[in-house]
Amino acid sequence: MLTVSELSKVAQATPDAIRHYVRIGLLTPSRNPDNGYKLFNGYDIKKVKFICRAKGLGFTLSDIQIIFDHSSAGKSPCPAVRDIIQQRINENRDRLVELNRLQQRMDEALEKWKSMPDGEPDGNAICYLIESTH
Amino acid sequence: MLTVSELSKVAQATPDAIRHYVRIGLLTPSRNPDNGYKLFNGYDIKKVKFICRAKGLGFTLSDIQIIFDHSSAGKSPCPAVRDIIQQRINENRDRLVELNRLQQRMDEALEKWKSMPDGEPDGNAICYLIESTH
DNA sequence: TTGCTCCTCACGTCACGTGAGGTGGC
DNA sequence: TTGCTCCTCACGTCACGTGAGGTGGC
Repeated sequence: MLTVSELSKVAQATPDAIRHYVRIGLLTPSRNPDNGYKLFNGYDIKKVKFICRAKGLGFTLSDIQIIFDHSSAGKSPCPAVRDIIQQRINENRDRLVELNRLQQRMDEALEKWKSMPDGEPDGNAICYLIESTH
Repeated sequence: MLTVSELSKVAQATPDAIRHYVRIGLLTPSRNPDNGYKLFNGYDIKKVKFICRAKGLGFTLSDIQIIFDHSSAGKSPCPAVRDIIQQRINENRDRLVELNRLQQRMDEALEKWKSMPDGEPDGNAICYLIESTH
């Protein structure tokens, strides 16, 4: 049986992350009756490693909870996993498009601003650099 | 003088966004003494439009507060504005790199999983699709 | 009375990080 | 006693969105 810090070292996560997973029910450690310390077993090591890997593939903790639920109910999580990652792929594609556009707007703005002098507040404009963009 | 909903229409923001800007101090409307309703003036229209434009260039509300503070203190916000956008550009570049990598990992995983059969829980793996990735 | 707008809390979002205040074993 | 780890709240992050419960003017 492992404590929070022992598990965090074995499973490559921070102690706070481990505590967070307990708080939201992803992990359900037993307790040391003497002091109330959380006690984790070998399966918890597996679960934390699984969480890290799934997060690296874009799954949210809520997604991971769903996978755990399927698994502990004896059902194959595989179909749900394919559906979820497809959603996350679509979301991420959209976000990438947005962030690429943002990057362009920022680059253009800064480039333009480099050749513009500082404006003193004249009661008319808040910041004419920004207000000059379109 | 305008109410929340009037301002939201003129300035192209939601009423909730307007209320949020008031809550965090970006806007400081006067009040109708009869009913306590917020009352905005022409400068507030300008400020909300400014907020929308600055957000579109990657500035956070906190950044915008700084710009407002400079402006109302009679100092030119322009040097700070150039510094801030440079930071935001760097941050966004890093995020884009990360999200592009994530997209690759996701695409590869899904492609691989398409040719893999569903696994039934065997008490050994939580989800072998995910555990098969590296 | 109905319908619309306004008001102020205050919680939820996402995945933790960070105090605050206290305990247990060496 | 000191130092380390553990504990449980509970708030902060970012920019709002969303009820809950109530008011004001037509």
